[in-house]
Amino acid sequence: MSCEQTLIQQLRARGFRLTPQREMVLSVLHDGEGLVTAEEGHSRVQRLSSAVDISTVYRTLGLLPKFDLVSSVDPGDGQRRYEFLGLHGAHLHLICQACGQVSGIDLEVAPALVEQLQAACGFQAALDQLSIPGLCPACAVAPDG
Amino acid sequence: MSCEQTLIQQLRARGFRLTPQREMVLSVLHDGEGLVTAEEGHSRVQRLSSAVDISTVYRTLGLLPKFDLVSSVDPGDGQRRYEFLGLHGAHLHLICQACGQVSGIDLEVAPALVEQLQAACGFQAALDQLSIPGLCPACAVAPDG
DNA sequence: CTAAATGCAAATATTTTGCAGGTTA
DNA sequence: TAACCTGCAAAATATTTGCATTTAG
Repeated sequence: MSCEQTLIQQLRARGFRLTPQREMVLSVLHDGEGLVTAEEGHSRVQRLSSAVDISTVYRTLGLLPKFDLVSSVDPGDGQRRYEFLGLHGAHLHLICQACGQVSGIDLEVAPALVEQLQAACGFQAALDQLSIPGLCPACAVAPDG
Repeated sequence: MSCEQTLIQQLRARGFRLTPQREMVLSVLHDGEGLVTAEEGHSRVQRLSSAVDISTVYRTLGLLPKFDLVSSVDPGDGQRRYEFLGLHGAHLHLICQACGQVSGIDLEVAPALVEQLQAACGFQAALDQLSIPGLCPACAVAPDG
């Protein structure tokens, strides 16, 4: 089933409607590479239909994660980012504090962490929404800049 | 050496000055329990001296983490939080997505994670600035509300 | 037809910045 | 005294909300 179909299904199942705007927002997330801010999503959507308002983009970006089609992360730079999930599934994000680059890696790096958190304090970690700050390989070598 | 002394030393070492405002900001972080937003810090500081401006609090909160006296984390709710480090040292934060509660736990839960990230992609994780989203024990039981 | 969604504009919230005057070393 | 810091006000940024109108089902 295409993600488009999934969207329609999920919307209907909960009494939401399929609008061109929602299709477009899903589409730009689908086609775009990786993490997208609301603003970026908005400008990409506007290439498809220039009248779409950014408030609609915000509303849609708030909606899509509920359908497991999109995930959202806050890299801690004051701009939440959204990402299409269909292709690779959930993963976690590594955020370089020096250059801002974000890379996604498989959740499999951290199964032990989840178990340990569960065991140690009963906390149920949602790794798919996790972003880990640090230094990417390039910046780790040259800490300044 | 008291954290006050450390602050003075760190400030002087880098050509910064010790001001009452900076002392007060450090003080409220020191006395407060756990994570504090800029706004919270500001209102606590104002109890000590009502004229202190929030922009000064922001400036100081941007400064203190550089001295390893304070750490900052962004729980992903659009409000960065700050925390005094002297007592317990660095740790990571578990953030409940249902009730918003934040608890800190020792970095020792995740040494394997750091190694794996380093090995897998050369990423140097800064766990002390990490916050992990998920569900706290209470909310994990009663997912709604 | 009706509930839901959109566009627009205005409101909110958070953090940053310019600058004149005050303060630390 | 000189560089640094503060308070104030205004700006910048990001996101949300009210409401009249439009639209999907």
